[in-house]
Amino acid sequence: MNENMQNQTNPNVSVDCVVFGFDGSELKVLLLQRDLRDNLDLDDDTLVLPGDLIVDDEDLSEAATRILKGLTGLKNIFLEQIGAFGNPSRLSKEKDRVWLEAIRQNPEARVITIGYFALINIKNYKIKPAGFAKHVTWSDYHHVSDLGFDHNEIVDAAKQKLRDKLYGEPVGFELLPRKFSLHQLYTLYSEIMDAEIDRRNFRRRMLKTGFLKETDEFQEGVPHKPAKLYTFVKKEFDNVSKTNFKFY
Amino acid sequence: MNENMQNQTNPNVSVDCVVFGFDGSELKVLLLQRDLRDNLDLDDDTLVLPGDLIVDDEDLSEAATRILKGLTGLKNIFLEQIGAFGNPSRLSKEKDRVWLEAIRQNPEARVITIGYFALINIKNYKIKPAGFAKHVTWSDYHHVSDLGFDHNEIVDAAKQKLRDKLYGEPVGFELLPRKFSLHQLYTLYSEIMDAEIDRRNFRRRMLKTGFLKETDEFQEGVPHKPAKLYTFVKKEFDNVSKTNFKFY
DNA sequence: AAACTTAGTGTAAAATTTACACTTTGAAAA
DNA sequence: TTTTCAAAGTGTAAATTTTACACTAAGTTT
Repeated sequence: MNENMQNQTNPNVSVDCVVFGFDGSELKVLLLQRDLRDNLDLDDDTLVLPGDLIVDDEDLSEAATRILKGLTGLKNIFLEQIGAFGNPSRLSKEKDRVWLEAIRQNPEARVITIGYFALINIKNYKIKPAGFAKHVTWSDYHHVSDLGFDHNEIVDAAKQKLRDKLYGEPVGFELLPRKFSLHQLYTLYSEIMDAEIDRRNFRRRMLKTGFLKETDEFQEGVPHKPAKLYTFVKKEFDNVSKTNFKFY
Repeated sequence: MNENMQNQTNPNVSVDCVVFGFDGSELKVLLLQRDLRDNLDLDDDTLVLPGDLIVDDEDLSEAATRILKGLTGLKNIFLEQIGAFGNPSRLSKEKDRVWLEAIRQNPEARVITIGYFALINIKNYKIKPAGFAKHVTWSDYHHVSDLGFDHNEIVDAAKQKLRDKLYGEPVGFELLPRKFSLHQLYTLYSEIMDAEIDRRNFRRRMLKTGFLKETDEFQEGVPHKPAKLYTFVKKEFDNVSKTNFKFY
């Protein structure tokens, strides 16, 4: 490896992150309003995903971690690749071009981006916009507005991936507080699946999996019967499944 | 878009294709033996996946199609993205470096690759090695040898993707002849899943899905009771599933 | 005609999934 | 202090799906 290639930004590959957050009752997507700084006269209120070019000596997931931290302050979060997005015209909307010309050394370059998604419990993190991020907003999961670049496509792919994962893995726990009620879990799953699920059957199924452990604590300060709180026991999971062979 | 960027090879992004083939009884993976041409004195018998750098004005899937056709002659085949592979040292094995230095304009460049996988019925295609492909071989699905670059990792990811897809889609039909016996389908599924499946239950389940249509034809030239042949009816599929909510 | 090979078939028991409504508990309001 | 409100928590019966399992049928070869 050539030494002077190290630490150099690669003009052709970027990473974009779809961060899903749950605040205990609603599922959200993290978006940035981009900031032009030196071009403050330009009125650009476009929302985008956190993302940037990669550096030549870092792995893709490292890039995702670095970029997310640099733009939002988020660190130590679960990240998983969605896939690559490489439509040749993905950067060609007029507003996006203006923005790229203002901030990129090589704004004409073909850039393919690798999408990552992350899951967090909103209340556990303090978000600090930095870099080109003027503001950070949590958008409604079900109604994401028009984003810059091809970022709506990336969000849609992330949602699909999240749904797919939920069939085989207890992924939802990344989004919940350490101790949570079954109602919160139910709400979360309903939102991700965007479907009505039978409450009693859901509860039974979840308890049967064996990766929920009940605590002796209860909800506090709620104007109704307080719910028992559970924690997630990761190690129990490996025992489950591996059996059903339902395929087409 | 700058005109003189068009049709230019992008030094930082490649595509690699994992082609799974089925010959009626065994599942295989298509591999190339790479050819150094001007450096024929070098003894390089490394096997690799078909792959190459992308061109700046083509989409990723177009690149996969073009590259696969250019190296193997295969065209009009089903391709689906696996994901991006971007380990910074993915090109740093000694033999791989020698090869890159012989054929690449910019052999030092950081290259991330986008994996694609394809499914074909081996007997329906005539493969013609071209470009840097000296030979094409069909490797056993279960025993893929040490490949160049990070191609074993890409093959493993492709196998996983194939298995995952099989749970939700009748993807196996791309691998079979238009008319096939249930035994062939059974063999194929057993190989993909690498598991023993109950023959009778498999048959019942498959027939119940409604996307198999029986023909009035039978196997010919076999030294035993000839099996009825079926075709796959694509349109029937959309009706199926969408129901079960089995998640964790 | 016998032997061989794979095709093709059915059922009963077990497990899972589904649909469905009332009681409990604690806080807040009356 | 009683009533009201809101969500927590609970069980069952019917339907469906899954599983385990072994013999007969049909055509070819010997």
